[in-house]
Amino acid sequence: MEIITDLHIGDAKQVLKDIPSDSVDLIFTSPPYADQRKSTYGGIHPDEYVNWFLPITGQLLRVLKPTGTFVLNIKEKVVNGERSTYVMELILEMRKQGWLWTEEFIWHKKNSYPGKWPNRFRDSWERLLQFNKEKQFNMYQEAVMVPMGEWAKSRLKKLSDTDKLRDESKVGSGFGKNISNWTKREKAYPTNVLHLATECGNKNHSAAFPESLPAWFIKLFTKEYDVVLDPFMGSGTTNIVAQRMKRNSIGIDIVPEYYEAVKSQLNEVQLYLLEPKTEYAEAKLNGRK
Amino acid sequence: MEIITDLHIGDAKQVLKDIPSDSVDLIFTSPPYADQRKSTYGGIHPDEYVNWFLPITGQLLRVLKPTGTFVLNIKEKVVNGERSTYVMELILEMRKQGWLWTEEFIWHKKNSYPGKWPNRFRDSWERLLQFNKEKQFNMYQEAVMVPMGEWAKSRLKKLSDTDKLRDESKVGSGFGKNISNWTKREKAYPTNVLHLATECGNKNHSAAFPESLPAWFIKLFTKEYDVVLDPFMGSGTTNIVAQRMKRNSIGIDIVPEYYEAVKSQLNEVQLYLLEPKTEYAEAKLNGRK
DNA sequence: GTTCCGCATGAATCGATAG
DNA sequence: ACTATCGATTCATGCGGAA
Repeated sequence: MEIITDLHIGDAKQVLKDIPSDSVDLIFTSPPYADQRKSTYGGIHPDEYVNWFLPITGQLLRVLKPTGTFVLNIKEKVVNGERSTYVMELILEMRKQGWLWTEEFIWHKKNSYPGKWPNRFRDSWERLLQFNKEKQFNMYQEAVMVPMGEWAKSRLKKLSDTDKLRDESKVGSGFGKNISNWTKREKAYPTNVLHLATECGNKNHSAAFPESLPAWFIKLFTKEYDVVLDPFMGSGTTNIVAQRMKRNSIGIDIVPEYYEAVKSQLNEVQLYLLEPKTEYAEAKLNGRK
Repeated sequence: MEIITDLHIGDAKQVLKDIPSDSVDLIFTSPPYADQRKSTYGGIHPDEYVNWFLPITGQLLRVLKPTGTFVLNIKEKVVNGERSTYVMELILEMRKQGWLWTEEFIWHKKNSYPGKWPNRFRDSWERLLQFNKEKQFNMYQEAVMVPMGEWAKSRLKKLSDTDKLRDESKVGSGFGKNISNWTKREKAYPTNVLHLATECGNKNHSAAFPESLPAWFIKLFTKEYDVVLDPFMGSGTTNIVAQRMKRNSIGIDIVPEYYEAVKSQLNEVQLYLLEPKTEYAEAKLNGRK
């Protein structure tokens, strides 16, 4: 089956109107922060931010499948020595719009931007707000499990009688599930704190977030051939990662240069995929070592 | 000079009225969370939480020095599959009251409560909201730079292996590149993310937060002989740490048993301080190894 | 005196059951 | 319908006893 990556140039609010209702499995985006990126987006004043964003979230609510998820990467900036409140106001307004605010993940940026101020430390975290349409949504937790802590090694060496008993009782009618339970014990479910480094020495275009960030949420909230949407595509990280992971995706950006840049990157990948020697393509798909 | 630790039994809203205006350098507290700790505090319904807390923050605003800081440890609970919004509403209301919302620190709890749910991962972070009266406030950044290497070192060292493993696994299946190096991190300036584990060991009285949490903020926002206030004393961690660090402190709690327990602990420490052999006292002061 | 291993214990959350 | 209670689930940590 072919993966379609559908890119659009234009204002998100307008372009979204052409997307059918209940058609998207995951929306992952990092919108222009208030008063940031003046050169590219014209800058939105913090006071106007909520009013500017709400019509877009209204459209996003429409295009998302009932089982889908909206992950919003955002952080309030400091204005006049104080943290702005527009993110909190946005959450409250989106709930009135019909969104459920399911969870707030924290992205802990290990190598945050350097600097020193007299009354403030470096800001090394961002919000990843999870919104849903319904209480029941698709979540593939197994896809993002992580190795357990050190202590697990000793435990696995010699598994106690209680563990054996527990596993057997769990199995019940199942057969051969013992082994899966065993191997599962080596991995644990993650928490709502993500611990990733920002990609610094990257290519020409600097992405707002590292590829592992959308990759994590794509794994968690979609399966292959699902549809991923990023209404503020930027350098296209979400779409490029989605394509590599065999997810269809839609990208929207108002800046034509971004469109071209992303498109060329996508073509590049697709070319590799068509090559008979797929060694490099495989590497790309699986992540470079 | 003698350190005074002034403990009160009673409702915070009432007791605070007896404290003079502009007299406290740091307020560090962890109020009972909504619908939590019913047995001891009766539990406050999420819908009533803001109205319950606002009169208290009003008093806190009065007693705090213009150069002082209020650090509030709080986290919203899940209600009906959604995160509650009372913390956000509280911030908005406190700003109307006159508070400046200067910063939000994240406390990353390594050992969060276990459990598995179909729609949610374990919650492993809490908010540490920093409020101020004025834009200019006292902040002793150097004080936390030294201890950062001290107390965080042992813990981070211990955790590093696991974290490395986890990060690599994330990266391997994802597309990230940069693996953090912890040696650099030890020398780095602190950020607004704190990386501590909860103390779950049985030490007669279980505290809501580890001692290193108030210790960090006491170092950051006060100097010796300053006044620290905790209007929800609980097991008295804030006051005990304050006394060890040679800060005067005020503690308020409505539960008489807590008053007695904290008082006995304080005497204990003072005894050790008076002993000629100060080895144990020193260990206490510097935090156990 | 080290090191290792077993064990209890958390500011949790969901779904089912009961009034 | 709406609220209160209960059992099941799960994992990092530090303490104490043992090798």
